[in-house]
Amino acid sequence: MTNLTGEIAPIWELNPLWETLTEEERTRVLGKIEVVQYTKNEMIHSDGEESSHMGMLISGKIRIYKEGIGQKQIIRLLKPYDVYGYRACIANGPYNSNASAFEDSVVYRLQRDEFVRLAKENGAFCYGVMRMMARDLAISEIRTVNLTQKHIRGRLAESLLHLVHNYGVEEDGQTLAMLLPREDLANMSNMTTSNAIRTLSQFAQEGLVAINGRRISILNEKELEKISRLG
Amino acid sequence: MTNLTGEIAPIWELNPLWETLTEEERTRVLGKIEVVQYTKNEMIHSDGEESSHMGMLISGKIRIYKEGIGQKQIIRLLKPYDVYGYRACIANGPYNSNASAFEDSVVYRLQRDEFVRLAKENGAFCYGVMRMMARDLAISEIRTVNLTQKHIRGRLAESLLHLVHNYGVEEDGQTLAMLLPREDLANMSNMTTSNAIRTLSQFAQEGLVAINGRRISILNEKELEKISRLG
DNA sequence: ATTTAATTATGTTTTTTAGCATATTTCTTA
DNA sequence: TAAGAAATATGCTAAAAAACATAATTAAAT
Repeated sequence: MTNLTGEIAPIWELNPLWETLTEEERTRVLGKIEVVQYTKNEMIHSDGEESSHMGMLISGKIRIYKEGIGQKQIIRLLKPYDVYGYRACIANGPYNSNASAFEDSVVYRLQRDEFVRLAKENGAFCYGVMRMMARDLAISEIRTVNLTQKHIRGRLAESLLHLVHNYGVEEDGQTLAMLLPREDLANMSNMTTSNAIRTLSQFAQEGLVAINGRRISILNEKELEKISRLG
Repeated sequence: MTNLTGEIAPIWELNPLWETLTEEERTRVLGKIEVVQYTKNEMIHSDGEESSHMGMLISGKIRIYKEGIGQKQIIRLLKPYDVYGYRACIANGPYNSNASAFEDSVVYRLQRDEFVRLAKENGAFCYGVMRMMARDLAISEIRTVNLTQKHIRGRLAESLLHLVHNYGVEEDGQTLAMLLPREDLANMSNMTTSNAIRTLSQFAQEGLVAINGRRISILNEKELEKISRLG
Protein backbone atom coordinates (compact mmCIF):
# COMPACT_ATOMS: atom_id res chain seq x y z
CA MET A 1 0.00 0.00 0.00
CA THR A 2 1.56 3.24 -1.18
CA ASN A 3 0.29 6.77 -0.67
CA LEU A 4 0.19 8.94 -3.80
CA THR A 5 -2.04 11.80 -2.68
CA GLY A 6 -2.01 14.85 -4.94
CA GLU A 7 -1.46 13.25 -8.36
CA ILE A 8 -5.09 12.69 -9.34
CA ALA A 9 -8.08 14.83 -10.37
CA PRO A 10 -10.37 15.73 -7.45
CA ILE A 11 -13.01 13.11 -6.68
CA TRP A 12 -15.96 15.32 -7.75
CA GLU A 13 -14.61 15.32 -11.29
CA LEU A 14 -14.57 11.52 -11.38
CA ASN A 15 -17.97 10.43 -10.06
CA PRO A 16 -21.20 12.47 -10.08
CA LEU A 17 -22.09 11.36 -6.55
CA TRP A 18 -19.58 13.88 -5.25
CA GLU A 19 -20.82 16.82 -7.29
CA THR A 20 -23.32 17.64 -4.57
CA LEU A 21 -20.57 18.73 -2.19
CA THR A 22 -20.46 22.43 -1.34
CA GLU A 23 -17.29 24.49 -1.76
CA GLU A 24 -16.68 24.32 1.96
CA GLU A 25 -17.09 20.55 1.99
CA ARG A 26 -14.76 20.19 -0.97
CA THR A 27 -12.05 22.08 0.82
CA ARG A 28 -12.51 19.93 3.89
CA VAL A 29 -12.53 16.70 1.86
CA LEU A 30 -9.28 17.68 0.13
CA GLY A 31 -7.59 17.54 3.51
CA LYS A 32 -9.06 14.16 4.43
CA ILE A 33 -8.88 12.13 1.24
CA GLU A 34 -5.88 10.07 0.15
CA VAL A 35 -4.80 8.40 -3.05
CA VAL A 36 -3.54 4.94 -2.23
CA GLN A 37 -2.00 2.23 -4.38
CA TYR A 38 -2.40 -1.50 -3.75
CA THR A 39 -0.38 -4.24 -5.40
CA LYS A 40 -1.94 -7.34 -6.94
CA ASN A 41 -3.70 -9.52 -4.35
CA GLU A 42 -3.08 -7.08 -1.50
CA MET A 43 -5.89 -6.95 1.06
CA ILE A 44 -7.76 -3.66 1.27
CA HIS A 45 -10.05 -4.57 4.13
CA SER A 46 -11.26 -7.72 5.86
CA ASP A 47 -14.62 -9.07 6.94
CA GLY A 48 -15.28 -8.38 10.60
CA GLU A 49 -12.73 -5.58 10.89
CA GLU A 50 -14.15 -2.25 12.12
CA SER A 51 -14.69 0.04 9.14
CA SER A 52 -12.27 2.96 8.90
CA HIS A 53 -12.59 4.17 5.29
CA MET A 54 -14.78 4.03 2.25
CA GLY A 55 -13.13 4.11 -1.14
CA MET A 56 -13.51 4.71 -4.82
CA LEU A 57 -11.48 2.79 -7.36
CA ILE A 58 -9.50 4.98 -9.77
CA SER A 59 -7.63 2.40 -11.79
CA GLY A 60 -7.22 -1.36 -11.70
CA LYS A 61 -9.69 -3.97 -10.46
CA ILE A 62 -10.88 -4.95 -6.99
CA ARG A 63 -12.78 -8.00 -5.84
CA ILE A 64 -15.28 -7.88 -2.97
CA TYR A 65 -15.85 -11.32 -1.50
CA LYS A 66 -16.93 -13.29 1.53
CA GLU A 67 -15.33 -16.39 2.96
CA GLY A 68 -18.11 -18.95 2.94
CA ILE A 69 -18.06 -22.45 4.34
CA GLY A 70 -14.80 -23.66 2.85
CA GLN A 71 -15.32 -21.60 -0.27
CA LYS A 72 -14.97 -17.95 -1.22
CA GLN A 73 -17.89 -16.12 -2.72
CA ILE A 74 -17.22 -13.09 -4.93
CA ILE A 75 -19.93 -10.50 -4.35
CA ARG A 76 -18.79 -7.84 -6.81
CA LEU A 77 -15.91 -7.02 -9.10
CA LEU A 78 -15.20 -3.29 -9.16
CA LYS A 79 -14.23 -1.24 -12.15
CA PRO A 80 -12.87 2.32 -12.04
CA TYR A 81 -15.11 4.87 -10.30
CA ASP A 82 -17.05 2.19 -8.44
CA VAL A 83 -17.41 2.84 -4.73
CA TYR A 84 -16.84 0.30 -1.95
CA GLY A 85 -16.82 0.05 1.84
CA TYR A 86 -19.48 2.68 2.19
CA ARG A 87 -22.15 0.41 3.65
CA ALA A 88 -20.06 -0.45 6.70
CA CYS A 89 -19.27 3.24 7.23
CA ILE A 90 -22.95 4.17 7.16
CA ALA A 91 -23.80 1.31 9.51
CA ASN A 92 -20.94 2.53 11.74
CA GLY A 93 -19.79 -1.03 12.16
CA PRO A 94 -17.46 -3.67 10.78
CA TYR A 95 -17.03 -4.49 7.11
CA ASN A 96 -19.08 -7.53 6.19
CA SER A 97 -16.86 -8.63 3.34
CA ASN A 98 -13.27 -8.68 2.21
CA ALA A 99 -11.80 -6.43 -0.45
CA SER A 100 -8.58 -7.24 -2.25
CA ALA A 101 -6.81 -5.90 -5.31
CA PHE A 102 -7.34 -8.17 -8.26
CA GLU A 103 -4.52 -6.40 -10.04
CA ASP A 104 -2.40 -3.36 -9.16
CA SER A 105 -4.97 -0.70 -8.28
CA VAL A 106 -5.18 2.95 -7.29
CA VAL A 107 -8.02 4.23 -5.11
CA TYR A 108 -9.29 7.34 -3.41
CA ARG A 109 -10.03 6.62 0.20
CA LEU A 110 -11.86 8.78 2.70
CA GLN A 111 -12.08 8.34 6.45
CA ARG A 112 -15.33 7.01 7.81
CA ASP A 113 -15.96 9.98 10.12
CA GLU A 114 -15.66 12.44 7.28
CA PHE A 115 -17.87 10.38 4.98
CA VAL A 116 -20.54 10.04 7.67
CA ARG A 117 -20.31 13.76 8.42
CA LEU A 118 -20.98 14.54 4.75
CA ALA A 119 -23.97 12.19 4.71
CA LYS A 120 -25.37 13.76 7.85
CA GLU A 121 -24.92 17.40 6.92
CA ASN A 122 -25.55 17.33 3.17
CA GLY A 123 -29.00 16.02 2.31
CA ALA A 124 -28.35 15.79 -1.42
CA PHE A 125 -25.19 13.77 -0.86
CA CYS A 126 -27.03 11.52 1.57
CA TYR A 127 -29.79 10.99 -0.94
CA GLY A 128 -27.23 10.07 -3.60
CA VAL A 129 -25.56 7.53 -1.34
CA MET A 130 -28.96 6.11 -0.49
CA ARG A 131 -29.88 5.66 -4.13
CA MET A 132 -26.60 3.88 -4.76
CA MET A 133 -27.36 1.58 -1.85
CA ALA A 134 -30.87 0.95 -3.18
CA ARG A 135 -29.31 -0.25 -6.41
CA ASP A 136 -26.83 -2.47 -4.60
CA LEU A 137 -29.61 -3.97 -2.50
CA ALA A 138 -31.69 -4.82 -5.57
CA ILE A 139 -28.65 -6.40 -7.21
CA SER A 140 -27.93 -8.44 -4.11
CA GLU A 141 -31.45 -9.85 -3.98
CA ILE A 142 -31.53 -10.74 -7.66
CA ARG A 143 -28.13 -12.36 -7.26
CA THR A 144 -29.37 -14.54 -4.42
CA VAL A 145 -32.14 -16.00 -6.55
CA ASN A 146 -29.76 -16.54 -9.47
CA LEU A 147 -27.14 -18.29 -7.38
CA THR A 148 -29.59 -20.47 -5.50
CA GLN A 149 -32.01 -21.47 -8.22
CA LYS A 150 -30.05 -21.70 -11.46
CA HIS A 151 -28.10 -24.78 -12.37
CA ILE A 152 -24.37 -24.76 -12.93
CA ARG A 153 -24.55 -24.00 -16.64
CA GLY A 154 -26.94 -21.12 -16.05
CA ARG A 155 -24.79 -19.64 -13.33
CA LEU A 156 -21.61 -19.85 -15.38
CA ALA A 157 -23.29 -18.38 -18.47
CA GLU A 158 -24.53 -15.53 -16.34
CA SER A 159 -21.07 -14.81 -14.95
CA LEU A 160 -19.59 -14.73 -18.43
CA LEU A 161 -22.25 -12.30 -19.61
CA HIS A 162 -21.68 -10.18 -16.53
CA LEU A 163 -17.99 -9.97 -17.36
CA VAL A 164 -18.81 -8.88 -20.91
CA HIS A 165 -21.15 -6.15 -19.72
CA ASN A 166 -19.01 -4.97 -16.83
CA TYR A 167 -15.55 -5.02 -18.39
CA GLY A 168 -16.21 -5.27 -22.09
CA VAL A 169 -14.28 -7.07 -24.81
CA GLU A 170 -11.05 -6.49 -26.73
CA GLU A 171 -10.70 -5.09 -30.24
CA ASP A 172 -11.80 -8.37 -31.81
CA GLY A 173 -15.24 -7.73 -30.30
CA GLN A 174 -15.49 -11.07 -28.52
CA THR A 175 -12.53 -11.75 -26.23
CA LEU A 176 -13.22 -10.82 -22.60
CA ALA A 177 -11.12 -7.85 -21.50
CA MET A 178 -11.14 -9.31 -18.00
CA LEU A 179 -8.79 -12.28 -17.73
CA LEU A 180 -9.52 -14.13 -14.55
CA PRO A 181 -8.46 -17.49 -13.20
CA ARG A 182 -11.00 -20.29 -13.21
CA GLU A 183 -11.02 -20.18 -9.44
CA ASP A 184 -12.42 -16.64 -9.45
CA LEU A 185 -14.93 -17.57 -12.12
CA ALA A 186 -16.02 -20.40 -9.82
CA ASN A 187 -16.23 -18.10 -6.81
CA MET A 188 -18.44 -15.70 -8.77
CA SER A 189 -20.72 -18.50 -9.90
CA ASN A 190 -21.11 -20.48 -6.69
CA MET A 191 -19.46 -23.66 -7.83
CA THR A 192 -16.22 -25.55 -7.30
CA THR A 193 -13.19 -24.72 -9.41
CA SER A 194 -13.29 -28.09 -11.14
CA ASN A 195 -16.92 -27.57 -12.13
CA ALA A 196 -16.09 -24.14 -13.54
CA ILE A 197 -13.29 -25.70 -15.60
CA ARG A 198 -15.43 -28.61 -16.74
CA THR A 199 -18.49 -26.53 -17.61
CA LEU A 200 -16.44 -23.93 -19.44
CA SER A 201 -14.83 -26.61 -21.55
CA GLN A 202 -18.30 -28.01 -22.30
CA PHE A 203 -19.30 -24.55 -23.52
CA ALA A 204 -16.20 -24.58 -25.72
CA GLN A 205 -17.10 -28.01 -27.13
CA GLU A 206 -20.57 -26.68 -27.92
CA GLY A 207 -19.05 -23.71 -29.76
CA LEU A 208 -20.47 -21.12 -27.33
CA VAL A 209 -17.05 -19.85 -26.28
CA ALA A 210 -13.43 -20.28 -27.34
CA ILE A 211 -10.75 -20.87 -24.72
CA ASN A 212 -7.13 -19.85 -24.98
CA GLY A 213 -5.70 -20.16 -21.50
CA ARG A 214 -7.31 -17.40 -19.50
CA ARG A 215 -8.50 -15.65 -22.60
CA ILE A 216 -12.16 -16.45 -23.11
CA SER A 217 -13.99 -15.40 -26.28
CA ILE A 218 -17.76 -15.26 -26.43
CA LEU A 219 -18.85 -16.83 -29.71
CA ASN A 220 -22.61 -17.15 -29.17
CA GLU A 221 -23.95 -14.58 -26.73
CA LYS A 222 -27.59 -15.23 -27.65
CA GLU A 223 -27.33 -18.87 -26.67
CA LEU A 224 -25.48 -18.04 -23.44
CA GLU A 225 -28.29 -15.66 -22.58
CA LYS A 226 -30.80 -18.41 -23.14
CA ILE A 227 -28.84 -20.79 -20.91
CA SER A 228 -28.58 -18.12 -18.25
CA ARG A 229 -32.29 -17.32 -18.39
CA LEU A 230 -33.57 -20.87 -18.29
CA GLY A 231 -31.47 -21.83 -15.31
CA MET B 1 -58.04 -4.39 1.10
CA THR B 2 -59.98 -2.15 3.45
CA ASN B 3 -59.22 1.44 4.42
CA LEU B 4 -59.31 2.17 8.15
CA THR B 5 -57.53 5.54 8.30
CA GLY B 6 -57.90 7.38 11.59
CA GLU B 7 -58.12 4.51 14.07
CA ILE B 8 -54.42 4.09 14.83
CA ALA B 9 -51.73 6.06 16.72
CA PRO B 10 -49.67 8.33 14.46
CA ILE B 11 -46.74 6.64 12.78
CA TRP B 12 -44.08 8.62 14.71
CA GLU B 13 -45.31 7.00 17.91
CA LEU B 14 -44.82 3.52 16.48
CA ASN B 15 -41.34 3.53 14.92
CA PRO B 16 -38.43 5.81 15.83
CA LEU B 17 -37.51 6.34 12.16
CA TRP B 18 -40.39 8.80 11.92
CA GLU B 19 -39.48 10.82 15.00
CA THR B 20 -37.20 12.99 12.90
CA LEU B 21 -40.16 14.55 11.06
CA THR B 22 -40.79 18.23 11.76
CA GLU B 23 -44.21 19.50 12.90
CA GLU B 24 -44.90 20.74 9.41
CA GLU B 25 -43.99 17.41 7.87
CA ARG B 26 -46.16 15.56 10.38
CA THR B 27 -49.16 17.63 9.43
CA ARG B 28 -48.50 16.96 5.76
CA VAL B 29 -47.98 13.24 6.33
CA LEU B 30 -51.27 12.96 8.23
CA GLY B 31 -53.03 13.96 5.04
CA LYS B 32 -51.13 11.46 2.90
CA ILE B 33 -50.93 8.33 5.01
CA GLU B 34 -53.57 5.62 5.10
CA VAL B 35 -54.31 2.67 7.34
CA VAL B 36 -55.12 -0.31 5.18
CA GLN B 37 -56.20 -3.85 6.04
CA TYR B 38 -55.32 -6.92 3.99
CA THR B 39 -56.88 -10.34 4.35
CA LYS B 40 -54.88 -13.55 4.56
CA ASN B 41 -52.91 -14.25 1.36
CA GLU B 42 -53.96 -10.99 -0.28
CA MET B 43 -51.27 -9.45 -2.53
CA ILE B 44 -49.88 -6.13 -1.35
CA HIS B 45 -47.59 -5.50 -4.29
CA SER B 46 -46.01 -7.49 -7.10
CA ASP B 47 -42.53 -7.82 -8.54
CA GLY B 48 -42.09 -5.65 -11.61
CA GLU B 49 -45.01 -3.34 -10.83
CA GLU B 50 -44.09 0.36 -10.58
CA SER B 51 -43.78 1.32 -6.92
CA SER B 52 -46.56 3.54 -5.59
CA HIS B 53 -46.30 3.24 -1.80
CA MET B 54 -44.00 2.19 0.98
CA GLY B 55 -45.54 0.69 4.08
CA MET B 56 -45.13 -0.19 7.72
CA LEU B 57 -46.79 -3.23 9.22
CA ILE B 58 -48.95 -2.47 12.26
CA SER B 59 -50.40 -5.88 13.03
CA GLY B 60 -50.30 -9.31 11.43
CA LYS B 61 -47.54 -10.83 9.32
CA ILE B 62 -46.34 -10.17 5.77
CA ARG B 63 -44.06 -12.20 3.55
CA ILE B 64 -41.71 -10.61 1.03
CA TYR B 65 -40.72 -13.07 -1.69
CA LYS B 66 -39.50 -13.48 -5.22
CA GLU B 67 -40.72 -15.95 -7.81
CA GLY B 68 -37.61 -17.87 -8.73
CA ILE B 69 -37.22 -20.48 -11.44
CA GLY B 70 -40.24 -22.62 -10.64
CA GLN B 71 -39.90 -21.94 -6.95
CA LYS B 72 -40.71 -19.08 -4.60
CA GLN B 73 -38.02 -17.61 -2.42
CA ILE B 74 -39.01 -15.85 0.78
CA ILE B 75 -36.70 -12.89 1.36
CA ARG B 76 -38.11 -11.63 4.65
CA LEU B 77 -41.00 -12.19 6.99
CA LEU B 78 -42.21 -8.94 8.53
CA LYS B 79 -43.35 -8.40 12.08
CA PRO B 80 -45.19 -5.33 13.35
CA TYR B 81 -43.38 -2.01 12.84
CA ASP B 82 -41.17 -3.43 10.12
CA VAL B 83 -41.02 -1.31 6.98
CA TYR B 84 -41.32 -2.58 3.40
CA GLY B 85 -41.44 -1.30 -0.17
CA TYR B 86 -39.18 1.61 0.62
CA ARG B 87 -36.26 0.49 -1.55
CA ALA B 88 -38.31 0.63 -4.75
CA CYS B 89 -39.61 4.09 -3.79
CA ILE B 90 -36.08 5.42 -3.25
CA ALA B 91 -34.94 3.87 -6.52
CA ASN B 92 -37.99 5.48 -8.16
CA GLY B 93 -38.66 2.26 -9.98
CA PRO B 94 -40.56 -1.00 -9.83
CA TYR B 95 -40.77 -3.28 -6.81
CA ASN B 96 -38.29 -6.11 -7.14
CA SER B 97 -40.24 -8.56 -4.99
CA ASN B 98 -43.76 -9.56 -4.09
CA ALA B 99 -45.44 -8.77 -0.79
CA SER B 100 -48.46 -10.68 0.46
CA ALA B 101 -50.30 -10.91 3.76
CA PHE B 102 -49.37 -14.08 5.57
CA GLU B 103 -52.36 -13.58 7.85
CA ASP B 104 -54.88 -10.77 8.20
CA SER B 105 -52.74 -7.65 8.52
CA VAL B 106 -53.05 -3.92 9.06
CA VAL B 107 -50.48 -1.50 7.65
CA TYR B 108 -49.72 2.18 7.36
CA ARG B 109 -49.00 3.07 3.78
CA LEU B 110 -47.58 6.27 2.39
CA GLN B 111 -47.42 7.41 -1.21
CA ARG B 112 -44.06 7.21 -2.90
CA ASP B 113 -43.90 10.89 -3.82
CA GLU B 114 -44.44 11.97 -0.24
CA PHE B 115 -41.90 9.46 1.09
CA VAL B 116 -39.31 10.59 -1.43
CA ARG B 117 -40.04 14.22 -0.64
CA LEU B 118 -39.38 13.57 3.05
CA ALA B 119 -36.12 11.83 2.23
CA LYS B 120 -35.03 14.71 0.02
CA GLU B 121 -35.96 17.58 2.31
CA ASN B 122 -35.20 16.10 5.74
CA GLY B 123 -31.56 15.04 6.10
CA ALA B 124 -32.07 13.26 9.41
CA PHE B 125 -34.94 11.22 8.00
CA CYS B 126 -32.89 10.40 4.91
CA TYR B 127 -30.01 9.29 7.09
CA GLY B 128 -32.34 7.03 9.09
CA VAL B 129 -33.72 5.41 5.95
CA MET B 130 -30.18 4.93 4.69
CA ARG B 131 -29.09 3.20 7.90
CA MET B 132 -32.08 0.88 7.64
CA MET B 133 -31.10 0.08 4.09
CA ALA B 134 -27.49 -0.55 5.16
CA ARG B 135 -28.79 -3.15 7.60
CA ASP B 136 -31.00 -4.79 4.97
CA LEU B 137 -28.08 -4.91 2.54
CA ALA B 138 -25.83 -6.63 5.07
CA ILE B 139 -28.58 -9.14 5.85
CA SER B 140 -29.11 -9.84 2.17
CA GLU B 141 -25.43 -10.57 1.59
CA ILE B 142 -25.13 -12.85 4.60
CA ARG B 143 -28.28 -14.62 3.48
CA THR B 144 -26.83 -15.27 0.04
CA VAL B 145 -23.82 -17.08 1.49
CA ASN B 146 -26.03 -19.07 3.87
CA LEU B 147 -28.43 -20.17 1.18
CA THR B 148 -25.76 -21.04 -1.35
CA GLN B 149 -23.15 -22.71 0.82
CA LYS B 150 -24.95 -24.49 3.63
CA HIS B 151 -26.43 -27.93 3.18
CA ILE B 152 -30.11 -28.64 3.60
CA ARG B 153 -29.91 -29.42 7.32
CA GLY B 154 -27.95 -26.25 7.98
CA ARG B 155 -30.39 -24.10 6.02
CA LEU B 156 -33.42 -25.55 7.74
CA ALA B 157 -31.85 -25.23 11.20
CA GLU B 158 -31.07 -21.63 10.44
CA SER B 159 -34.64 -20.89 9.36
CA LEU B 160 -36.01 -22.41 12.55
CA LEU B 161 -33.65 -20.33 14.67
CA HIS B 162 -34.59 -17.25 12.69
CA LEU B 163 -38.26 -17.89 13.46
CA VAL B 164 -37.46 -18.23 17.15
CA HIS B 165 -35.55 -14.96 17.21
CA ASN B 166 -37.92 -13.01 14.99
CA TYR B 167 -41.29 -14.15 16.31
CA GLY B 168 -40.47 -15.79 19.64
CA VAL B 169 -42.06 -18.76 21.36
CA GLU B 170 -45.26 -19.45 23.26
CA GLU B 171 -45.67 -19.64 27.03
CA ASP B 172 -44.10 -23.10 27.18
CA GLY B 173 -40.83 -21.45 26.14
CA GLN B 174 -40.20 -23.72 23.17
CA THR B 175 -43.12 -23.81 20.73
CA LEU B 176 -42.68 -21.42 17.80
CA ALA B 177 -45.17 -18.56 17.93
CA MET B 178 -45.09 -18.48 14.14
CA LEU B 179 -47.03 -21.38 12.65
CA LEU B 180 -46.17 -21.65 9.02
CA PRO B 181 -46.82 -24.29 6.39
CA ARG B 182 -43.94 -26.49 5.35
CA GLU B 183 -44.06 -24.89 1.94
CA ASP B 184 -43.14 -21.50 3.41
CA LEU B 185 -40.45 -23.09 5.53
CA ALA B 186 -39.08 -24.59 2.31
CA ASN B 187 -39.28 -21.26 0.49
CA MET B 188 -37.34 -19.58 3.30
CA SER B 189 -34.67 -22.27 3.25
CA ASN B 190 -34.14 -22.70 -0.47
CA MET B 191 -35.31 -26.29 -0.74
CA THR B 192 -38.27 -28.22 -2.06
CA THR B 193 -41.31 -28.70 0.15
CA SER B 194 -40.72 -32.44 0.38
CA ASN B 195 -37.17 -31.87 1.58
CA ALA B 196 -38.39 -29.45 4.23
CA ILE B 197 -40.88 -32.05 5.43
CA ARG B 198 -38.35 -34.86 5.36
CA THR B 199 -35.56 -32.91 7.05
CA LEU B 200 -37.88 -31.58 9.73
CA SER B 201 -39.03 -35.07 10.55
CA GLN B 202 -35.39 -36.17 10.75
CA PHE B 203 -34.81 -33.39 13.26
CA ALA B 204 -37.80 -34.72 15.19
CA GLN B 205 -36.41 -38.27 15.15
CA GLU B 206 -33.13 -36.91 16.48
CA GLY B 207 -34.96 -35.17 19.30
CA LEU B 208 -33.99 -31.68 18.16
CA VAL B 209 -37.58 -30.55 17.62
CA ALA B 210 -41.07 -31.86 18.33
CA ILE B 211 -43.74 -31.69 15.65
CA ASN B 212 -47.43 -31.37 16.20
CA GLY B 213 -48.93 -30.46 12.85
CA ARG B 214 -47.77 -26.91 12.19
CA ARG B 215 -46.72 -26.43 15.77
CA ILE B 216 -42.97 -26.88 15.99
CA SER B 217 -41.20 -26.95 19.34
CA ILE B 218 -37.47 -26.35 19.61
CA LEU B 219 -36.07 -28.95 22.02
CA ASN B 220 -32.33 -28.51 21.46
CA GLU B 221 -31.43 -25.03 20.30
CA LYS B 222 -27.71 -25.50 20.95
CA GLU B 223 -27.52 -28.44 18.58
CA LEU B 224 -29.56 -26.63 15.92
CA GLU B 225 -27.13 -23.75 16.18
CA LYS B 226 -24.26 -26.13 15.64
CA ILE B 227 -25.96 -27.66 12.59
CA SER B 228 -26.67 -24.20 11.23
CA ARG B 229 -23.11 -23.03 11.77
CA LEU B 230 -21.37 -26.03 10.28
CA GLY B 231 -23.48 -25.97 7.13
C1' DA C 1 16.89 -22.13 -19.35
C1' DT C 2 15.42 -25.26 -16.00
C1' DT C 3 13.10 -26.47 -12.11
C1' DT C 4 9.18 -25.80 -9.28
C1' DA C 5 4.78 -24.51 -8.36
C1' DA C 6 0.30 -23.32 -9.85
C1' DT C 7 -3.38 -23.80 -12.93
C1' DT C 8 -6.14 -26.25 -16.18
C1' DA C 9 -8.09 -30.47 -18.02
C1' DT C 10 -10.57 -34.79 -17.76
C1' DG C 11 -12.29 -39.08 -15.86
C1' DT C 12 -14.47 -41.60 -11.89
C1' DT C 13 -16.91 -42.03 -7.56
C1' DT C 14 -19.74 -40.39 -3.91
C1' DT C 15 -22.85 -37.29 -1.84
C1' DT C 16 -26.51 -34.30 -1.98
C1' DT C 17 -30.73 -32.79 -3.57
C1' DA C 18 -34.69 -32.79 -6.65
C1' DG C 19 -38.46 -35.33 -8.59
C1' DC C 20 -42.00 -38.52 -8.43
C1' DA C 21 -45.36 -41.78 -6.31
C1' DT C 22 -48.51 -42.84 -2.87
C1' DA C 23 -50.56 -43.08 1.72
C1' DT C 24 -52.18 -40.61 5.51
C1' DT C 25 -53.66 -36.84 7.97
C1' DT C 26 -55.55 -32.35 8.49
C1' DC C 27 -58.04 -28.57 7.04
C1' DT C 28 -62.13 -26.41 4.18
C1' DT C 29 -66.40 -25.79 2.70
C1' DA C 30 -70.68 -27.03 0.99
C1' DT D 1 -71.00 -33.68 9.17
C1' DA D 2 -69.60 -35.52 4.94
C1' DA D 3 -66.95 -34.85 0.78
C1' DG D 4 -63.32 -32.82 -1.25
C1' DA D 5 -59.15 -30.44 -1.23
C1' DA D 6 -54.87 -29.34 0.68
C1' DA D 7 -50.98 -30.41 3.46
C1' DT D 8 -47.92 -33.74 5.55
C1' DA D 9 -45.31 -38.02 5.69
C1' DT D 10 -42.30 -41.53 3.74
C1' DG D 11 -40.09 -44.36 0.32
C1' DC D 12 -37.81 -44.80 -4.09
C1' DT D 13 -35.41 -43.10 -8.31
C1' DA D 14 -32.99 -39.84 -11.06
C1' DA D 15 -30.29 -35.89 -11.65
C1' DA D 16 -27.00 -32.57 -10.22
C1' DA D 17 -23.01 -31.22 -8.05
C1' DA D 18 -19.07 -32.07 -5.07
C1' DA D 19 -15.05 -34.65 -4.05
C1' DC D 20 -11.23 -37.07 -5.39
C1' DA D 21 -7.53 -38.62 -8.51
C1' DT D 22 -4.21 -37.85 -11.89
C1' DA D 23 -2.31 -35.98 -16.09
C1' DA D 24 -1.14 -32.12 -18.93
C1' DT D 25 -0.21 -27.54 -19.51
C1' DT D 26 1.17 -22.99 -18.24
C1' DA D 27 3.24 -19.55 -15.36
C1' DA D 28 6.78 -18.18 -11.90
C1' DA D 29 11.13 -18.13 -9.81
C1' DT D 30 15.79 -19.10 -9.53
